[in-house]
Amino acid sequence: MDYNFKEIEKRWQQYWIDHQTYKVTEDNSKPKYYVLDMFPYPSGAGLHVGHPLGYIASDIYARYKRLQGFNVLHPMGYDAYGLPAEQYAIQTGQHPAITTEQNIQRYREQLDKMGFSYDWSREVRTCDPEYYKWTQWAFVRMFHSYYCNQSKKARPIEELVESFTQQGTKGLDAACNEPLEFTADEWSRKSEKQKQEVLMNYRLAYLGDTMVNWCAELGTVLANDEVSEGFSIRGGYPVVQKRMRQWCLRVSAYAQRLLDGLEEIDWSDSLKETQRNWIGRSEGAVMHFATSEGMGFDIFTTRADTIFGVTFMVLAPESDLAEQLTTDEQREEVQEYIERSKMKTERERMADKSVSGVFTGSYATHPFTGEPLPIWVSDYVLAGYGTGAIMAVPAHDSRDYAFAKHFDLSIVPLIEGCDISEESFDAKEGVMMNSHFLDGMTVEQAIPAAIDEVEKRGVGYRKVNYRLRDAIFSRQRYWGEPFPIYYKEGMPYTLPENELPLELPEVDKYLPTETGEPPLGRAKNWKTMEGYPLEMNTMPGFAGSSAYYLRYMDPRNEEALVSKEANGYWRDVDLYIGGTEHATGHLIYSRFWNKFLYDLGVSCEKEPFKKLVNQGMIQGRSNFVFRVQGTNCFVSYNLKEGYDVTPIHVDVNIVHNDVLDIEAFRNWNPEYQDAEFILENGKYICGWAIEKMSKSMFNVVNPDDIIDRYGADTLRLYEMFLGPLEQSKPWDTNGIDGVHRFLRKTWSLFYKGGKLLVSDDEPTKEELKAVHKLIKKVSHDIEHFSFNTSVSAFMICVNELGALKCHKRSVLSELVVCLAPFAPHIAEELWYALGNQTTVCDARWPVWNEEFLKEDAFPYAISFNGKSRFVLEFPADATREEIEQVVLDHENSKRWIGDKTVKKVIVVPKKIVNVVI
RNA sequence: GCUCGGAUGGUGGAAUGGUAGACACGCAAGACUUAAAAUCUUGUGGCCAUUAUGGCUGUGCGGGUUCAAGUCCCGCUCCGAGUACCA
Repeated sequence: MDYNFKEIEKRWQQYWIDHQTYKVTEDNSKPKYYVLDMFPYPSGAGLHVGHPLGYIASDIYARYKRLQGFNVLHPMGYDAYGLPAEQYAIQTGQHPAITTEQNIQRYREQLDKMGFSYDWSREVRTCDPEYYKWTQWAFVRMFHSYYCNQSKKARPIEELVESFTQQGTKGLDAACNEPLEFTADEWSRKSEKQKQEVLMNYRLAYLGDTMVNWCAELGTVLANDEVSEGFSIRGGYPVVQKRMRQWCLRVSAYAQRLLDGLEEIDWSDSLKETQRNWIGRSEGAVMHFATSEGMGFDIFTTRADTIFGVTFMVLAPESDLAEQLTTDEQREEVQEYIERSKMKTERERMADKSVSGVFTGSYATHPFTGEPLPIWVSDYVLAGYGTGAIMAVPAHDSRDYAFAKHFDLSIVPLIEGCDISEESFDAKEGVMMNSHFLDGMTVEQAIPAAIDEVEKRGVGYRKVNYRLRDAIFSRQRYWGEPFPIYYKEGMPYTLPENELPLELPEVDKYLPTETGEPPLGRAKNWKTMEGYPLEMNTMPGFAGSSAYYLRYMDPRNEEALVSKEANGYWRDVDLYIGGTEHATGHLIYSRFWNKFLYDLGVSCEKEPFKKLVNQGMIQGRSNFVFRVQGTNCFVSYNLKEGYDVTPIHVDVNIVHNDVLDIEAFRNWNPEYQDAEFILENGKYICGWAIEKMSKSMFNVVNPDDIIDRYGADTLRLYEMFLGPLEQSKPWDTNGIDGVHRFLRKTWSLFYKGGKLLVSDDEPTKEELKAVHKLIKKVSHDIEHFSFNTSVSAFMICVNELGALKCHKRSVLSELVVCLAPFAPHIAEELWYALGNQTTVCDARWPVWNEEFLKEDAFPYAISFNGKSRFVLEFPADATREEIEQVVLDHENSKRWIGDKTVKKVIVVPKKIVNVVI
């Protein structure tokens, strides 16, 4: 009986389904462990060989933990709402639910073939009403919450109403869009609508006028993390800034907690750093600058120490201040400039590094010297950060410097000895000058001293600013969660919780309506709330993925997102595996979402993902053929010098080890039917390059094909063997034979010619050593996610046992259990062959015994002055003195020592004897 | 510009400061075979030797610490990823 992976894998996959092997329930007698993959968006293209990398790693870890006796939660589901299905629907009229369902089927088929140990009874789909009921529920709760800065947590909005009724805004410290002030009396006199407007200023889910990323091609707004360099991440369409009224989540209220939380989680430094940058905490001061009309405005600065170097002020074109402060003489020019910058896309604005701006005609007063400072408008100041206005210190800020040089504004240096003839001096170091009371201080001392003075004079205050902005939460799209919101007199109200879920209605087309409303405006017979209209926007992609890890704990609960019991048992994700692309999107939003639910008492942990591992990307390895210019003749890679050739991408599936399958190539494309070839050694060798894995490069490798050819166990092992998990690496099918060969060798330890070889003889010392070396190495490697070296360890062990002709049950049992997380199908089969009646999943992870690993004699490298010369063997228990003596008496040593004197002999335990001469 | 990674044979990659190149691919030679494939055995960083348990050299570049450096420290070069008018 040969290693028939096809039959084995099919049979055990069926066994696992029939016996519900991987179903888990809460079990207080066992410690829990939660291993989670970032759930996939089921795209129409199916999985390629790069997708399962993280899933394989997490499956190995989950199986390992299970063998160690943990109760392991290892679920899977689908992030099923998304743009591609909707774009496809617009083109074809096909309902996105149908394409999504088909894609999910396809994904499931592919995933099942890989032998993952998911508990599919816990599957969730974000587009399932039973699931999104809880997405809507959380939104409703956010709507009815505000953030109290004193208690640093979300509180019910009713408490705020109560406080307004009692004392107005007195003593209020809450996160808001703009600070408001009114008395209890004024509050009570407000109309219902006015009260709602005030509350909107504080809600955690609020309707706000903000600058949004508008993507005309997609017909919707996008969050910051959905835009890269002025283009939408999905589709790559241009994005422009636009002021619109949109649903927002007050993520910014949680900025400090999101920052602090990073300290207590086990994520990579680079990912934490990315999040820190995204949150962008900066300490500084807000300062008030009065204008000539007796008005004024605030600016934010981190460099309060440079206050005496301010020579002008700059406003963002989008800022309301720009129009307010413009004098009549300048109005036309300023208006024109503002219009012009509005027209620019984000992309153009970034690409255009040239200096532009226009003078408003008005002046601000320097808060210390009283000097007039001209106020300019320029697009290098952003409306969205700080207050949308800056004090310009050209000597010590490169952007202000460029602006000052361009418009010939004065530049005052403030640091002794700095050279500002060519560029500004931006470093926060040196000794202050030209700065009155700050003169002689270092920058480090001057910053707090300046702020102290600012506060003393009442012209400003200390302020911590965050770059993190509120998440824009509406999409003018069809395929997403509807908002459980209706409008009464123009103000939004939530649907009662017992009416959830508000299901997504059918529409005749997936395009906006003729009047420009989102596609939901087309819904006929959609339920209404007492005749009031419903919100027509839908929620963004990250809505459904923000709390899915909680839902897996208790996926069929109809009363709550997750029960107290289930949440109390599973608590948080112990290991989360996924790509870095979610660093500033999903991983921020779900941390925020969890913290909100923590404030509500729904989630019992402050951080959702205790440990996070980012698997690297698997790139494609493209193959090329070289067509001789103007002919249908192709020249082999090493002969192409001397020909004028055009490299052409060729499907990697008709190339094996860079050798082209010529027949397959002829059939691949009618164009090549009569192609001729210039061969080397009778073969056509292709060129290659590392590129992104994509259809257009013909380098997509489908896991189904690999499984068909080698089996899932080989694919699993090979993906791990490819290199370190966290590193990006190209897929290269060359080499997979080695891993497959290893499995066949393992098989041959059990069977020869269809006969089972297993015996019950006592294992020898060598055999025990071989297998215990493996147990130790693999245990250690799995803990450190070093799966590639584990695979090597298996190969060494099997080679050793093969050489020893070891077919002993006790030794092979331990080998099989170690192999089970990596190659579960063959492990099951061999476990059964060993006479076990249960599945290998019920086995226990073996523990190595150091006794078996001890050496009788140990080789020491003998080196002179650090250069190794030869090797001597000593008994394992040899003392340092004995070793020294033998070394000094040894003939070879005399050769090296000669007539020189020995200064020192250093015996490094178990490794080296170094003789210093 | 800033932040974080990385640089080791023909290739992917191993090395708690302690015999660099594990393991695998590829390549070469041999065995089996009418032949090929598959399989097995041996060799494989480079240079020089080969009458052998031989010599020299070697982890991007330049310094340093150490008995000992791929590994630690300082200064560069190059590559990759992320991020950016963030005041």
